[in-house]
Amino acid sequence: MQNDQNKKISMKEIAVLCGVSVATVSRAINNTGRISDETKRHVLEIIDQYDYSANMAAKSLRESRSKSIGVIVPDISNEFFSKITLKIETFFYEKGYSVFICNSANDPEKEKAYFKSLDSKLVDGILFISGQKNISKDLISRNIPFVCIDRYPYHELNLPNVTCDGIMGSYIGTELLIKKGCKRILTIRSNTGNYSQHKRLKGYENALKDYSIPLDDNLLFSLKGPQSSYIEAENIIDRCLEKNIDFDAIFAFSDRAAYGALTSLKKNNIDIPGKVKLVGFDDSLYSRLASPTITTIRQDTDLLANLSSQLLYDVMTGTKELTNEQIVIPVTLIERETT
Amino acid sequence: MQNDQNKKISMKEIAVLCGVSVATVSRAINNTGRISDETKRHVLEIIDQYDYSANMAAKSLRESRSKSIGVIVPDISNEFFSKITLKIETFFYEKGYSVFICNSANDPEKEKAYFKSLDSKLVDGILFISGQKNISKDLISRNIPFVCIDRYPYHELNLPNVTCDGIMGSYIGTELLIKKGCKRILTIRSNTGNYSQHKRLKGYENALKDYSIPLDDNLLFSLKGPQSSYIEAENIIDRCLEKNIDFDAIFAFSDRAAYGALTSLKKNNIDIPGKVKLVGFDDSLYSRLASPTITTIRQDTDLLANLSSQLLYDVMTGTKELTNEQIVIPVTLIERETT
DNA sequence: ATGAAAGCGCTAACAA
DNA sequence: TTGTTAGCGCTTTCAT
Repeated sequence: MQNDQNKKISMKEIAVLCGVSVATVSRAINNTGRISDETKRHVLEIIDQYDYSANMAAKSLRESRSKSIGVIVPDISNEFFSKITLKIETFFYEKGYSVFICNSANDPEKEKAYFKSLDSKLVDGILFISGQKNISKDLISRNIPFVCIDRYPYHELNLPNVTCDGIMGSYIGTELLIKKGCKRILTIRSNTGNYSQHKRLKGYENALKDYSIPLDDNLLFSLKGPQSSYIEAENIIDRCLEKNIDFDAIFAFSDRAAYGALTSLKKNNIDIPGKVKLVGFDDSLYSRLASPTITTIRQDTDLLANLSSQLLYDVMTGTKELTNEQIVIPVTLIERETT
Repeated sequence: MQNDQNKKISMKEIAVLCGVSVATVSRAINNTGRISDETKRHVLEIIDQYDYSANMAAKSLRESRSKSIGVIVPDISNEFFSKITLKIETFFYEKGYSVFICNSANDPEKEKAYFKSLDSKLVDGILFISGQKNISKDLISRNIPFVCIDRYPYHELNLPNVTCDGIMGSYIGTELLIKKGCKRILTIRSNTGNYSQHKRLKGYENALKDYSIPLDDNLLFSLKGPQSSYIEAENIIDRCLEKNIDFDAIFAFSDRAAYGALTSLKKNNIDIPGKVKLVGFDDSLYSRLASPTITTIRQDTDLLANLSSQLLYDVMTGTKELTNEQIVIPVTLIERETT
């Protein structure tokens, strides 16, 4: 049954319809306390009949919680983030929460504005994938439960955090290349300077060291950022080939960059994996759809999203204390045609 | 400055701090009515100092609106939808609205549940990309402004709707193939039976008719759905080749299916575009990253999202009446290597 | 088991 | 220009 007014039917009206008080209706809905089975059944029947649903604004005002959370991501149109977002949404849907999607576009101002807005809307928690190195402390005004995903930007306070094992990822990628006989492994990393890119370089360095291969700074490249990352990566490899820089492998710390590198190699008729081997990072469409398909390091986005969601949920519901817990998820090597 | 309590500072407290009444504080914030410049300045200063932000639950309750909207999509991890979502988010962020992301997963029950939840949360509008052919009428209880995007599922009521020109898209794709000399054009469409897939078949038929090419039902294939669409498409073409079905082109009504078809053709060493030409639909990564790159029909997701957002916004703000307006956006042919 | 009533934080109508 | 106050729809304490 429908309510043709522009206004939802209220609890008070339901109460009148049932011949009971609003308190009783409330008790019937929320399974809270003393009410006879019969009254309850009757009330719920009427509620169903009139398609009543609570006014969450009123409920939130009263309870100081909103049954919704915020997810802040740098770029929702990026496969990596949209997959994480999907899992988060699914997790919280099942718990009865709605999720606000907040695209920061790597803009600190927008991040800040969103924190304020989410605060204002009384969200019960925030999942935060920051584009920034640091978050200013005053973002967190209320004590909103708060979990960082993938990046770990905040060093003043210790916040709970779930990441993929970037060091291990780049270690096993580098190790694979070394075991296949490569000695001069060129790297391409993003310019964002964020935590995960830093870790990826670390793993590369560790592997070289363990296998006694000297680190050559001339093989370390960074994307500058203004252009699309695969165009930039393509240009980098183009120039390396022009200058006859000696390398027998490329480890790009993102699949997009790997794809760009691959484009350059193909264009210059370099035999892959014969002459140059290639490894990417993420296991995104870029590595899967490329031809040849690109060997990559898979990050388990499902697990990442589920653990983060569960952690936040536990904190929100008081099941768990808010700690500075650091959860690190293992990564997997996916061997494909470029090695 | 920060508030260390778990509770936000309230307007009343701000009022006390300023030595004025809450009404005055409200007026200062909302630029509503009679207040002296000096008082206003002072109030805003204190507000800034204490980092006050309104309790939206209270505000929503009072004003019966929430400054937030809902976006219902079938699959946020799908590039097409995530690009649209990003643009919607950006549009509404600039207008001061937050957006709830609702992933229906093509599940009618979940769609319904989300409608109820959004209704409950007093969203000011809904953008709806349905997976369904029909929406049951009772989804819309309050008169929430409501715009359908891309699909047009609802035939009982006339709702405003923004779509890409699917008929034109498949027409120009088919026409291209015909002009390149193809006469036996195999099609692969999705099984979802949704409106856009239907239109795409229509455009194909129209083009054949205009060029006096007989329609052969044996060249019409549908994806069944359980498996990933590109695996299924690959299987379909595999079987066609086994059975020696005669065709000189494939028009897949999605890039994913086109990618699957391409995989089969390559595997079977069919010369592309020499022996068989291929066209996809969407201009997604699948067509751009494939090798050879796939000719496709580009849907302008930015325009789609912006027009829908603007339309919804105009209705929400009362700038525009809610009509059954049908906006159709032109599509573009992107020629690549498979033709 | 049920009802009456206070109050969550805000806006707006009315008074001063 | 500013203050007082009612009331938005709900939960919850306290009576009954």
